[in-house]
Amino acid sequence: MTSANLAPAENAIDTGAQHIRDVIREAIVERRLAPGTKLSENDVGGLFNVSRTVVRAALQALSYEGLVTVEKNRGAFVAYPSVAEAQQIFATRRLIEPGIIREAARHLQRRHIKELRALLAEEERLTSEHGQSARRAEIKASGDVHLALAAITGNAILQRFMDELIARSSLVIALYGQSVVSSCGHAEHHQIIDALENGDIEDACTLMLKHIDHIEADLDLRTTKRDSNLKDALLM
Amino acid sequence: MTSANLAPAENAIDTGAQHIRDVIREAIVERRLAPGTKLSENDVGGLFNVSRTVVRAALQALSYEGLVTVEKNRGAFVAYPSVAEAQQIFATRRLIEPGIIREAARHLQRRHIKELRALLAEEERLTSEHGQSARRAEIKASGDVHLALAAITGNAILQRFMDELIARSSLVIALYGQSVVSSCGHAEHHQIIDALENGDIEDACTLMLKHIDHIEADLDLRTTKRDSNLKDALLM
DNA sequence: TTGCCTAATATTGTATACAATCAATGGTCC
DNA sequence: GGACCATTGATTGTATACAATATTAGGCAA
Repeated sequence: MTSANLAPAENAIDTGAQHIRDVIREAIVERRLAPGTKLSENDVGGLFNVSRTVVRAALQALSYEGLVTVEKNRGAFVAYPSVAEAQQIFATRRLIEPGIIREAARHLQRRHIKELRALLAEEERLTSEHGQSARRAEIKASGDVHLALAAITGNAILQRFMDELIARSSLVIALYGQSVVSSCGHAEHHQIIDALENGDIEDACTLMLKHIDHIEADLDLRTTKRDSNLKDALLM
Repeated sequence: MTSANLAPAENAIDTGAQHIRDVIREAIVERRLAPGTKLSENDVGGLFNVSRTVVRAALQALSYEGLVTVEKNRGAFVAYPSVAEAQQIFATRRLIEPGIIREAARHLQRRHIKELRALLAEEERLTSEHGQSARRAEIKASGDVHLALAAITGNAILQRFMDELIARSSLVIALYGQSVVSSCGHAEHHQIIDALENGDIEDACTLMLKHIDHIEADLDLRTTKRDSNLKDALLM
């Protein structure tokens, strides 16, 4: 929302399913819906006043991006990433994100730097605030920086890949994160953007790799959290 | 099919839709279904003896991996990638595939080399054969080499990304390819595997980048091809 | 009480029916 | 004759109904 919408003609299956998909997606990414929570077709349909047909389409879409797990004859659940999956997500980010920085650097313009600075400022503002909703917004803003970099490349496919990786990262952090990563991540975001602005592209890549390492290092791969209430999470 | 199946619990939406999705996917990747071909829900359902409900699920899945375009109230069509999309596909491959080689090198075992050699041999065999079906199999085998490298990494997310990129590349080649790329691509595949086996990982990466460049250079971004017959393409 | 088996309940998988939208054909007016 | 408009036809979007499967509750026996 905050960054420019560069996507060229999003493949909008249909209006109703798209909306439901977006709402549930946001709820998962902002960690209002805990991993493992069951997403009953009836319940979701009731909340949005649509039939199961539409809900199924939304859930299928979410399953494709790895945010929801669909078990045959059992239903859909908010994905519950395994430790192995978590490691694969961050391995893939380490593989892709330096490339995104290099590609973004090639397309970088003044306005992009301004947008990134605005995102960092917003992130900073949320860090100083208290309360759960501010914390959630901060989580999202933290991911938005990475997505904004992908958007600068102008490559819609890369953007979609990053969209998925950031969303799934958020899920992993919800499960295994011990401290709020954002506080340390925020300073690192600053360094990365600084390096990018100064043209020190390889420095920016190195910083990005370290940043991803730090996020992963903050995970505690033992604890598990309880599942949440469906209605409260979606309708807030 | 030919390479080891390392995917951990594929998110199988449902059996019926999965099958239809696979058949149509293969038809698109092997270029039996030309870009732009309309995929009517009634027609497809009739061919598979299932209701539109199941077909819709399959088409939606295909639309998520970019092989099918769904237009609101108009229906589904085999994707017709624009020049810009084609460039983005290859830009993304250049970004990801060197990383896959490095990651694959870390997991490389004797049996992997044997599997890759077997794929190259199969590719070679098909090159010597004539006829349209051999040509199609060759196209698929050509992509399988890249997919096998992704499989060696053991990273399911990377595999899925590559799956999508290879499938869409095939679509682009169907539209814009002028010569059969495989003949030149085959030798390059050999060089890449040789370098990998000798431990010259950075050489392998360089060769891979050149290989992707060559594939893209073989495209003629002016010509367009005619659409194909749905029934013949799916039931052969 | 515990374990297992059976039946009832609920949820998903699929098909069909109806509503909404778009494409095409035919007619009329200029 | 050509362009514009309306009506018809076909196709998709959505809801509902039915079938298949899984979960749960209850009862019986050890």
